[in-house]
Amino acid sequence: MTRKPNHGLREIARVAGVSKSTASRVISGNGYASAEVKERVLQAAEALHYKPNAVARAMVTKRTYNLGVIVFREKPPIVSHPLYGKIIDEILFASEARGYSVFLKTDREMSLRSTDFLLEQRVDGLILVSRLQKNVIDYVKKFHLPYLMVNGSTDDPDVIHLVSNDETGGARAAEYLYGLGHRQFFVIAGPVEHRSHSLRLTGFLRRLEQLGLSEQSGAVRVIPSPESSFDTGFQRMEKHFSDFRKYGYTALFTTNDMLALGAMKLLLDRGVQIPQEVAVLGYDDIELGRMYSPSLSTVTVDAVGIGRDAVELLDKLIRGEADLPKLVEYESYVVKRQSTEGKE
Amino acid sequence: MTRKPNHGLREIARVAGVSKSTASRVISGNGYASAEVKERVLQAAEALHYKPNAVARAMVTKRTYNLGVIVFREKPPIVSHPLYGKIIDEILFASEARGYSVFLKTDREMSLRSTDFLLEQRVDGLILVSRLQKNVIDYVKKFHLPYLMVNGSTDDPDVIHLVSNDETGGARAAEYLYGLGHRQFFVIAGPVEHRSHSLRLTGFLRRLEQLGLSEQSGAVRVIPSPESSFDTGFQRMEKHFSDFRKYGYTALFTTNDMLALGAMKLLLDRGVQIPQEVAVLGYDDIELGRMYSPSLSTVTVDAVGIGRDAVELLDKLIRGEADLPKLVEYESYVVKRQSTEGKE
DNA sequence: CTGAAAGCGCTTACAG
DNA sequence: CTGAAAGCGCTTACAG
Repeated sequence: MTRKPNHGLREIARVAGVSKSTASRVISGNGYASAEVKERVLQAAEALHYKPNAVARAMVTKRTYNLGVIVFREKPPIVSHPLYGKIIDEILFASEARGYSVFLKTDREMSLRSTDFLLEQRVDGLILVSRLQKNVIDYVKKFHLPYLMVNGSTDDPDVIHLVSNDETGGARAAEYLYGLGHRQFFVIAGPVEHRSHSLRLTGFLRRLEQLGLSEQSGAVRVIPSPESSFDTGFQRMEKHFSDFRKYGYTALFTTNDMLALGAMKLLLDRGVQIPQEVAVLGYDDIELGRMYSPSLSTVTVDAVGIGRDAVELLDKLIRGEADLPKLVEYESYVVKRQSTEGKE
Repeated sequence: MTRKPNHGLREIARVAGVSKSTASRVISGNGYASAEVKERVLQAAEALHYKPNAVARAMVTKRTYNLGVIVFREKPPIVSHPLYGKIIDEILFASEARGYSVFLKTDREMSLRSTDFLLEQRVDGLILVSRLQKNVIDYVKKFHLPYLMVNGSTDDPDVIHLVSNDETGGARAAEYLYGLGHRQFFVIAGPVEHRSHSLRLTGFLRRLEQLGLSEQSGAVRVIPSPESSFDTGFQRMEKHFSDFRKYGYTALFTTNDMLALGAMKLLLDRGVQIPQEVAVLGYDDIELGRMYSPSLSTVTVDAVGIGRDAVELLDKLIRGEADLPKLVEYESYVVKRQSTEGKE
């Protein structure tokens, strides 16, 4: 494809009657230039539709002002994932505000492919979203590139990560439902390998135990679920529906909203009254929940804070600031809606 | 921030005992090299953790293998927008498959800012998502950069755009509801400035007219809506609820799913039976719809096809292929679910 | 305040 | 098959 020749600095320097160095100084805003020269250069740039070449600049400054964001997920909803999407929106927004552009990559096979690409692109830093294997972290470390993790799990003490305080959130969920008078709990718990799911469950169960309710006593039934999707929630509920009704559980807690919505849909399809017969409480505070009928009560995840701070922290890392926290935790709060409290 | 010195080609050439030129040839895979030399170079690269510098390469080849995607939207849900998110997921996937990385930008003010950034980054091509002002198009044109538009509207005959066949989709919606026996239609129509909303409405009304039903005869009532969000759908329905019930409309069609969901939620909150009393039909086929209770009948938008083809077409444009279509249309089909047909 | 020169890390004709 | 050289479009000390 033939393109209109992109006039470079040399050309505008020629037109303005100055040297490349001087033209560079006024275009980049670094260094001195007399008002009169400045004027001439700017005019030439304007006239020639000059666009600075960021690639060339990056080559010499060793700074691209580009960030890489990689979302590790096996299944298709990636950017359009209701929670990750919110976080990514915020990352884009915060990056823009700080002058960074972002490369967005997804990785379905937890491979090193996307990471390699971004390394070659010489991004200034990396944001890794969702769970990821240790090999990815080790790989990134090897290249001494600033990076951090969002909403993922790792036992590597070196890596900076931003997460919700899921255990406390789980406890708040238990407390809230208990306060509403519930004593028989049904729980659908997402994959234990995933930090957030397992901590939410732990927090929930622990608090109930403090309140005198346990699995052993039959007051709590936990159904493990290998995935955390809507369909899985639906299927889990379908499979255990008769037990569910038989033992008179009055509250359903799930470790995320998608599971809750799936399970709730099954219940609604079967004509169960929510919340009159069963109260339902999710976790994540995704948009869908608010829109559902009945609207879904949930526990918040501060997607805005996480996205915003991820960029801020990474920026500090890039600029070489020391003493950055390794772990940033966000508080989770119960949002009361129709699925637990009825009509608003 | 001090980084481990990134060994360049020169260094690995030195270690392998060959010239930079030769090292370049084996690393890039372009040009000859004896098996023995190849071996030595590759080993040196391995040993020194060599990562080719894509920035330097781009500078000389004038090809970045980067694509820019800009989503023009005023309000926050951008990447996390249920329809755009799906399209973007697909764009990312298709780009990856063709060896492109993508810069994702959002633009809330319909400004030239994001476009400028990407121009400076020397992306190989641009995908513009959603409606956008003429000035943006004119601006991009000026720089002779390959670009195309997705899901937007323009009367500029030069610009390649990929859209749904919304008019036919609207007609199919009308036909479907009519076939179900409905004769009194209530319609909530999104912003007329937006191509898809206006065409869907046109197609819907036109088909009904052919079937003998019109606004004048009182068989169809159209409520215009300045926005196309869930909340707006809810509010529109709320405002017109008494009329809605009074005149016995049995079918509600909206020009997208979000409006449908909002309106449906209001109806459900008010105890209206769906679909027994009112059938509801949306448009877009977003995930939420299938998850809702009752699940929302809708008309499809081929997000997968649009995203995939956008990248394919742009790739062809970049490679200078001629005779590319200016307009690619995707068929829309009715998806029958509970909100029109009851329990599955 | 301004210019000449070197260099960022590659690729690509061109000789050999 | 391999190497020397030029050059991509900038920035940045360094002189002046």
